[in-house]
Amino acid sequence: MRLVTWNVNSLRARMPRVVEFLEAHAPDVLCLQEIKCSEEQLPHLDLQASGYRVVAYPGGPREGVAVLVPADQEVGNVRCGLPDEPDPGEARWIEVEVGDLTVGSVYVPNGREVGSPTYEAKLAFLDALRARFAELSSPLVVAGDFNVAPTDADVWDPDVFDGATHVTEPERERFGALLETGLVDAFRAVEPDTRQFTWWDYRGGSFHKNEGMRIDAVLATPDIDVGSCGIVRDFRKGKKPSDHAPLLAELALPEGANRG
DNA sequence: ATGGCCGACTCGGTCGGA
Repeated sequence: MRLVTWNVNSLRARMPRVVEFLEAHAPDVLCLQEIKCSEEQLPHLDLQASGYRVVAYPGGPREGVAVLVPADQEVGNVRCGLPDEPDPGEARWIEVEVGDLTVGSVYVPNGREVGSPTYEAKLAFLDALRARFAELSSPLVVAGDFNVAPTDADVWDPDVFDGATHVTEPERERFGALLETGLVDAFRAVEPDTRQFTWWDYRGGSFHKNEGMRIDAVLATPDIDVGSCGIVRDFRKGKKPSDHAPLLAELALPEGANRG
């Protein structure tokens, strides 16, 4: 199956690119973050016209997560929000069952400034995320914007980010703790040595200079075979792109899972 | 020269993003 995660930085602003993506890549599951819209603003009809249904946890003007599946795909056991997350009003986690696969779409807080209350909340959110992983059964995929560059190989210049959020040891320890629950960072599993990014700042021609970070990820339980996992850079180009590129994984579920 | 871009909210200028 083809599973994609994409921080779209406003679903309303990004709909033309989302529709283009659905037509070009026909994902079986598309996890979205930063949809930035209310329940009433969800573009159900436009997505339906592209053959997809959206299951969303809409939030305030800055968050919101969703999962898109083909319109004929059943979706079960939708759950929004993490037990014990620090700011339950922020829409940063949705989990659904697609066949026998459990899928989570996550938008980890940015953290803003090291040592700030929002930074502490980011760490607490990552702790709550790990706790939820331990409760979910495999096969499981959690995909989204983790707002952590796991190692120095995931930033274009470690010196630029020295002491900044996304690269601090407490953040990296917590990302590592997510993997210690048994999940595999799909991109790193198939691309152990490359330096590639999923996010580039809009400013200063960062994308053109390839000054980015790898902060989006697909994490999968080890019973799932990762055939490939790659960054769809074309969708960071062109008209009104998000500042994140989609991350696309081809996954083979274990025997008996998600038949049909 | 220490910002450059973008979107939401709202209709001018902040705030947040990473």
